Amino acid sequence: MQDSDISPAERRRIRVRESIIEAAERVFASEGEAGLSIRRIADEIDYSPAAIYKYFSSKDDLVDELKEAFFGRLLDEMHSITDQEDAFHVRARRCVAGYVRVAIEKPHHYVAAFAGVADHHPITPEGAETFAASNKGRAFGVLTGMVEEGIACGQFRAGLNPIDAAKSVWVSTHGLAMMVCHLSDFPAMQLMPEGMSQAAFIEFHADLVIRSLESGAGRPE
Amino acid sequence: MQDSDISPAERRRIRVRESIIEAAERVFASEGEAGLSIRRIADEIDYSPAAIYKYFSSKDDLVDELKEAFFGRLLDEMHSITDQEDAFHVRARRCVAGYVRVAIEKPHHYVAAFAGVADHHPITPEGAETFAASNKGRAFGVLTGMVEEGIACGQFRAGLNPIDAAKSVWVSTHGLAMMVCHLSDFPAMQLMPEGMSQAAFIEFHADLVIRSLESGAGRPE
DNA sequence: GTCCTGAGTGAACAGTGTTCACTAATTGAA
DNA sequence: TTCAATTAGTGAACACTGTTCACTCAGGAC
Repeated sequence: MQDSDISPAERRRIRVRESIIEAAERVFASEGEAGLSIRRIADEIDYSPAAIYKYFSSKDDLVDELKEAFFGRLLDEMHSITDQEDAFHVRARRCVAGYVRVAIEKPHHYVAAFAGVADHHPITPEGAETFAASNKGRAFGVLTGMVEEGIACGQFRAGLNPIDAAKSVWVSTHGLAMMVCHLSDFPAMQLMPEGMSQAAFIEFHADLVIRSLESGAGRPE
Repeated sequence: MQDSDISPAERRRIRVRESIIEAAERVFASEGEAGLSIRRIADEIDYSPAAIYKYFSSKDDLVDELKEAFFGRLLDEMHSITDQEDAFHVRARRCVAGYVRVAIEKPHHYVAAFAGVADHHPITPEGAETFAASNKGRAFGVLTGMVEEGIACGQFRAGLNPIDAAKSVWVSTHGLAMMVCHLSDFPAMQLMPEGMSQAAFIEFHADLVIRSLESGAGRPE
């Protein structure tokens, strides 16, 4: 094993680095970015605040790593669904519902990943590559693939542009994930007696999202 | 006029209060919550930071007022659409597209309104009333009304629960608004050469959202 | 054994929201 | 007009934030 390739010093460094992200993850998951401070992490791992900066160039840098790891887990979940051998219309709905379910397991991660407003600088080609190489981008890629399959197998209306259709699916899914993370901002969600349970609503919404792409006739069910 | 009802002191107080929210709005709109500090506002209006607290109990309090005013403008826009006498399927689509358009005019306001993660305390009845009385809640009410009309006039599938259907529409619309505010986080949006323009995509998505509720046959066009 | 790299630190800087004792001015009453 | 009371506005502080920097000291290389 290549564990013996690296020196004890390096091994130690890796261990400390991991203890940092572990502590950060713990705090971030339960209290979000607001509760996460460099000094708090330092306390948690019994180091000085300045020590963190030997491992991460900034707090944003650290938090970005937490987010990327989260989207990695989300991507895994997506793959575990698309790898199944169910009928397409089942898999498609599960993709949407699964995405939402993973997102709301770590609401702080998910919401934080979409917290700021982007500067409107023109988008560069390497920016596109960076996106495609990120777990967020890969998750979008899974969705795109799904839509392409749907068009190819005739489940979805022909003539749909896969990219735009996938964007629409992603956007609708994202909206639901965001909403349930905010629950109490939208008491309508829980309060209306006529409303269904959260889990049922997720299925309901996933169905509507996929349904909007389906060709009018011939949908199994 | 009742302007003479109030004393000069009160009039002065109102003027100062408005100069605060005006300065805050200016900074917030262009730089978001990150660029908005109490000291910055104080500088803009040539007062001391402590003075702000004679008018607002906290920064959150001030920002909440900015957000509520924004949702007021959004609500107006929604009403100006629903008041039109176009065919239902046109109005419905315009509702979704209009919501998104207003949201991305003030991206910082919109994103900030959905930035945090809600504590999962059980939702109280008065919480529901507060929501219903807020401009955010009223905007949701417009959407609900729209869906009810769609079901009543047979444009939407019968058997749909208006509340859940409206939630689904809102969620899909919200997702798009959020996405376009984040643009550069999603280069896929602008980069894919096959993708349509942002304005076209908004229409496209609005169509899909409404389409998902429509009864299979009989949709005009 | 010496030298050197670099992990870890304490103290500081510039910034944040917020509070509080205080001044000064405006107001309503005598 | 004078006096008392209210209150708008302030400067300084507190407790926090991310970040930097000169510094110490332990571990590994020769």
